[in-house]
Amino acid sequence: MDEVNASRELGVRLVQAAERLKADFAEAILPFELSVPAARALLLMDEPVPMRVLSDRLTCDQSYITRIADELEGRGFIQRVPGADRRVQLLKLTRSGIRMRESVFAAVTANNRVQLHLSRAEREQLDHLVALLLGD
Amino acid sequence: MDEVNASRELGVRLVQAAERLKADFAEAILPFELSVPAARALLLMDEPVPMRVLSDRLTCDQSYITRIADELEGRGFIQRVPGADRRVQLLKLTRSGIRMRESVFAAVTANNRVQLHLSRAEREQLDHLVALLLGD
DNA sequence: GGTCAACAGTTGACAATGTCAAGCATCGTC
DNA sequence: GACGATGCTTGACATTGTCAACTGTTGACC
Repeated sequence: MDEVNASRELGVRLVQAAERLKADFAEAILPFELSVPAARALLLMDEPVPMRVLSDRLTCDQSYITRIADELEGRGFIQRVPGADRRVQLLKLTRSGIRMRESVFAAVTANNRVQLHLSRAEREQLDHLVALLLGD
Repeated sequence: MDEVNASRELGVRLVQAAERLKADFAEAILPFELSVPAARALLLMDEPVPMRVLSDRLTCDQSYITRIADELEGRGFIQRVPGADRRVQLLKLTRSGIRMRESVFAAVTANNRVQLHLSRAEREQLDHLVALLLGD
């Protein structure tokens, strides 16, 4: 019964830690004036990616990817390139998009709580526990 | 360099796990037709609480507590009771609020990923790691 | 070859969860 | 008694999404 409460509180703190990570991310990308989801999407674009794939990777609605793409295209960081299947649009980084992606990457990794606060062994523990929580 | 990436991905998975917890919570309280923050606030009201204290405990703006209180009062689960300091409003559970709080408590603890997926030892590990992430 | 279900992307409307600034009443202090 | 600090409220707004409906394209089956 007390165990029940301790588990719930642990859950609360876990969520707080996650929110701290998100806040760190948001703070790190502040200078670039990108929305958080746009920055996340940018980091996933190592090569031209179909929008559908992005919505899978970010686990969000396809329509949301449309809006992120609008933002990034409006800023000149990506182009929409029609795919072989002409229903598909690939999002491809422009040259300035590549630079922006590198800047974002540098900023968010320089600021990474997980790396700054945890040893390698602790990260491995955490990775294991998170996998358990996510149900494998 | 690869370590940098592994840390970032671990952070992403940690956030995913937290979002899973939040989704579990939201699902558990679905039958009660309470908003998530209202349900969280309810769980904190073991005794009459000044609104200010709630905004500290939920780490959110005071004005947001006003809205949560409006919701809970509108549903008949709490009353606003003026405190000794007459600037302060205490939120006090009504009888039906007490019952609702118990229902919510039962629903969210029955559904707790942390307890269901982790052994006691693993929960202690996780607690330690989360404390490190939160910077003590 | 024509039909039709399924799929990708877009758009508009909306929901949830907040924050911020301004204002009001009250309090404690000088 | 005046005044700055505190607690609550209200209105406006931001962020991060979801859902339903639509368009255009594809692949598969008759």
